[in-house]
Amino acid sequence: MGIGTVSRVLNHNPSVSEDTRQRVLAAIAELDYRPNPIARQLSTGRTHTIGVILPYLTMPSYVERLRGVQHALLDTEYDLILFSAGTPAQRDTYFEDLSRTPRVDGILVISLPPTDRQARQFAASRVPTVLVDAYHPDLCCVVVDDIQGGSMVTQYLIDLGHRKIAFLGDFLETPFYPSIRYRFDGYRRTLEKAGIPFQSEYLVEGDNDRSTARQLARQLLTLPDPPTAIFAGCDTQAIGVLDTAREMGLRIPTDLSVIGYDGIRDAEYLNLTTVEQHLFTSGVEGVKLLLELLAKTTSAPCQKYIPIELTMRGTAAPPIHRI
Amino acid sequence: MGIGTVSRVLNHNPSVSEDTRQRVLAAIAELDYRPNPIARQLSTGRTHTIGVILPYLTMPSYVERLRGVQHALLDTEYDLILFSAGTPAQRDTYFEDLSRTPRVDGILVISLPPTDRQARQFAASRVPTVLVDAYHPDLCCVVVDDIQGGSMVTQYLIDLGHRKIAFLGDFLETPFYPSIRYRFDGYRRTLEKAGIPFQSEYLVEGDNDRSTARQLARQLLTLPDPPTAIFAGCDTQAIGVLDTAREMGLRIPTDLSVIGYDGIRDAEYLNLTTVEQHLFTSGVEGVKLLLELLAKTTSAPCQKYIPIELTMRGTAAPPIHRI
DNA sequence: CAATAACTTGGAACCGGTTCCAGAAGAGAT
DNA sequence: ATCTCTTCTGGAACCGGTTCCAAGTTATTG
Repeated sequence: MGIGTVSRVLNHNPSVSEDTRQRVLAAIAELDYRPNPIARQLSTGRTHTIGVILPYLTMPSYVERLRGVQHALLDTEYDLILFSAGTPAQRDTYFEDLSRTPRVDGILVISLPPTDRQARQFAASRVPTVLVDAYHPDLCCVVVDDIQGGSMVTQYLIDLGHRKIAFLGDFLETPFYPSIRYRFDGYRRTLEKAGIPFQSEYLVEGDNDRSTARQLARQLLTLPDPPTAIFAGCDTQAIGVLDTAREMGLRIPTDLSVIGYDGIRDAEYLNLTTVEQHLFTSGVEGVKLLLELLAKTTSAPCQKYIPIELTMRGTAAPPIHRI
Repeated sequence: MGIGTVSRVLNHNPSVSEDTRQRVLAAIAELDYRPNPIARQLSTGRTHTIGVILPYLTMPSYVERLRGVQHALLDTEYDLILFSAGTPAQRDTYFEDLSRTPRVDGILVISLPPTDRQARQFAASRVPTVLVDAYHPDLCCVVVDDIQGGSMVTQYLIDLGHRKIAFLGDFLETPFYPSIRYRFDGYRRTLEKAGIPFQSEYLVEGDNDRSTARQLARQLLTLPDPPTAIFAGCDTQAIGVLDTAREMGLRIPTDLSVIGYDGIRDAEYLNLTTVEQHLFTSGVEGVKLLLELLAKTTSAPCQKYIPIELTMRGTAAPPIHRI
């Protein structure tokens, strides 16, 4: 039995007679032989692996997206290598390495917007790439209309009768998390369209975690003229706002309306009104798109918009008018 | 410049003159050359990768452990391949494949207890393996004393004055999640040591999710003689119990004490009294142990116990005596 | 029955690195 | 000047698969 024949049997190549096929299989069983996947990878140039680059798993939204990716990959032939970018330097290294090297067959970037130079490199690369929760015109992306999201929330609060609506979010100018800028834009435009002037003391910015959000919320709620509603840039921050409200003895939603953004699992438990952006689905769709790119070899950039919706729960209500 | 010389430069082999080293580096920069990691893997037999096999990321505890693994791996040379076992069949395939094949340099198994046969295979394998949240005498494990955990909770409730203490957990006899059995054993023994007979209607078993837990809790709380305290096998289930209590209008902890197990992040937010088992740390320690195994080539099985502690928060209090 | 086609099979060449060995060049000793 | 010892360098052999080509078999056809 020649090496070629064995290889053909392993790869279900039809040009092997049934007789030899059986003999080869018998020998394989006898020797308890396992092909070396690394050697196969080198030889074929395919790794059967997709690389997922995402921030260190601090935020529930990353986890939820990853879960979607994982789910969509379950019944494909692809394995998943997780590159978690703890620092910007690490992120850049991964971007560079994976796009230039046949380590993975495809790349999925989650919540990490590339620079123009990096995007160009991805586009020029032999390795197909899809961005999830990040946008670049040169690449395939799975995104959400954050301006619309910001609008929806704001309009809803206005319709409820709110006039003093604050925005609490990540730093607007970080390149690391650009969505927040769009959400803010939607907020501001909608406000102004309704004839409500934007007040800069109703904008507070800070890191994307619950304890920072708690402090920022306190800052808002101790203003001389505090807001009656707070739009938080993400659910984690909204939860921080709820913490502070509870500490200060404010009743939700009577004394304060709070709306989040994301639709993480806790939002449901906490009965938080939020913008559901289908995090899990975004992961699934990212994988689908990537699999398409892997199938055909075309790679025209394309954008897939996931629809969002305002999920009305119990943390937003009309404001009470103080005497 | 011969191929060997280039390889030596790339691997910082000292026997290259500074002069040629510079010339090689210049050429590398000029050609924008990247070594192919797959070829290197094949040639050296090392993949610089560790495989993590864990259940599909449904439970927060898996995520928290994974986060620990990720963290501990951040500043090592190792990458992480994630094998999520959606089904038992898939789990077995991964166990089989990864231990027989030079795909990864080391294996970390999270919350998936191997059978004796599988453990034997891991032990015989050339690939070092560490179990996290799973025990087998033949392998290195990172575990927690669940009997003690079950005891702690039960004793605490008894000390608070409870006599009617129910246990709500996953199916005791599933091989998939054996810890629950130990927690139950701790519960039962402590109960009996205190002279409180175990009552079978105070034991309810069901799948490890919140909605199942809700139903099971309802079953307990609608008994003719309902318990005054419920010990839930994990925090997710405890949260389900809280749901039902709220639905039924029971005040926590006045009307019902609830204690969970795990120490997931939500537990803190919900002010849930629980057994903190340091999930994140378990991931970190698992990696540490694995790195040790990778360094020396010894592989005597060893157990590392992570200490647990009862974190007393707001969901457990003395029972009220009904009239 | 010879010629041709179709089907099988064996193995060299290749994927792109690392490693080891042999030999070249330079330094030091006699 | 010759010999020996280091230090450095080039490249064959190898890791373990796949693929392609050439050759051997068997079947088909005129």
